[in-house]
Amino acid sequence: MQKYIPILKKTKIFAGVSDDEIVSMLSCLGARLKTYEKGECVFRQGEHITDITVLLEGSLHIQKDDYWGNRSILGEISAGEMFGEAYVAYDSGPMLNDVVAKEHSAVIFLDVKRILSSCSSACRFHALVVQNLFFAISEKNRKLVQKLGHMSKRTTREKLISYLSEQAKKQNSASFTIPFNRQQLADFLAVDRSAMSNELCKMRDEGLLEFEKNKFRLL
Amino acid sequence: MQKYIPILKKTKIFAGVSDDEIVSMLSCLGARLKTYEKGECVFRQGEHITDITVLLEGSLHIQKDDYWGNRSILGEISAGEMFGEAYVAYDSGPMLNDVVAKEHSAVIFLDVKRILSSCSSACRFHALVVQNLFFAISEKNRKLVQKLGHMSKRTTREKLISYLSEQAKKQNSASFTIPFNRQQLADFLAVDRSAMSNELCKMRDEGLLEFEKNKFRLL
DNA sequence: TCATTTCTGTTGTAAAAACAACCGAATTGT
DNA sequence: ACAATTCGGTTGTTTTTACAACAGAAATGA
Repeated sequence: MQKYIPILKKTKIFAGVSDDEIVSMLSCLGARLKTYEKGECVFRQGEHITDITVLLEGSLHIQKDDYWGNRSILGEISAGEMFGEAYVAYDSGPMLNDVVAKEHSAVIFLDVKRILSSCSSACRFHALVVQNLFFAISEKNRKLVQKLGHMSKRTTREKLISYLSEQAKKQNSASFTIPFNRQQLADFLAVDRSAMSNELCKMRDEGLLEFEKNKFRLL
Repeated sequence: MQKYIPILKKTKIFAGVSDDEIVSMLSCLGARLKTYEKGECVFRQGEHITDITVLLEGSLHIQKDDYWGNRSILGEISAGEMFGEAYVAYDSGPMLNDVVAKEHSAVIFLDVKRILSSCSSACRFHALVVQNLFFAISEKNRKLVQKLGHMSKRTTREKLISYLSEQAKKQNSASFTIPFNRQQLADFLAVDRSAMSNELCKMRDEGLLEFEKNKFRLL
């Protein structure tokens, strides 16, 4: 476990917690470490889970198979990222996805009930971890709501306007830089890249905005 | 405050907490009650918020104005619902929406830091409330991810397949009932109702599924 | 530096969705 | 029971998107 301390320190959940405190917390929380080889499942569709997990090494794919067997990759988890936090609630249904190791991977399991219950004075940082965890989920929640706001627009143009407006607000300026290239933006908004590129240029020609690479300016 | 105890008992955050305990917790948490008349803002775009709120009476609209001033209604909050929980994180940016009273409304504000910090022995239910809050956000998170999964599909048919597959899994049967009528399902998936109705019938004609009202069966 | 790859914009075509309008059946309320 | 409303399905038209293919510019790398 010791060798993973540096990566644990960088996770959102242990932000601001010292090496020693992390070690004592891990035992206090009854953390379990498990390794997986390529293709092995960390979580399976249908499972009820009670642990939050952090990926320490390797990478995982979140996969989903529909009723007729078509598989799609919903996302990728890289080292340092937390997952499973959305499934640990009492009344949460079972996992609807598989989580599969893409390569040799190491995962740490943390029982969410033990995190949320107060503990002996031995781990003074417990409260901080609870706050970290809460803020991490809260933050994720916020991002999801925003993305949903863009995606619920009907046309590519409306999606772009929604996304770019939000970026302008967030960066508090009509000029701003986005963290995506065209293909990534198209994937994020779930539209076709060329259609989106086309629409952006039309909007530019209509005088709605200017752009160069990933720098934009709303007019 | 006393008259709102029944509604507070029904909220997710105070689930399982007795009347007396709610009263003592509210003071322990420094809860503040505020009323709004129609049209008044509970939260304004740009604000940084530190409180989770619960609507006790009335109803609120979540509104958003884009860069060019077009307003859209993102959602409605009814009595008993919690909101703001996605914006309370340290590094969370400012609110990007307005929250406006649709009618005379009463709102209670709870400082999230005080909820997450442990307190004196006076409120024994504190740990339960933290867990409730955590599970509520976790649950919301899960629903958002699922909805995003459907909405990221390109065609109406794919969205339907994604949604219906999930329902079948969740209810563990190829036959199941959905909680929406056609218009609501269309709104949920952000597609046109008639186009969706059309697509459903095509899928039925192709032998993919059967349905009657909101009862479906996948084949 | 030169070859290769990635990125972005452009175009045309086929497919799909949005929209509007309408109808009959079911439901609701009085 | 009857009127009014809601609901679901259908059709045709217009708009928008997806898809495929291509080209020039920029970035990358050997």
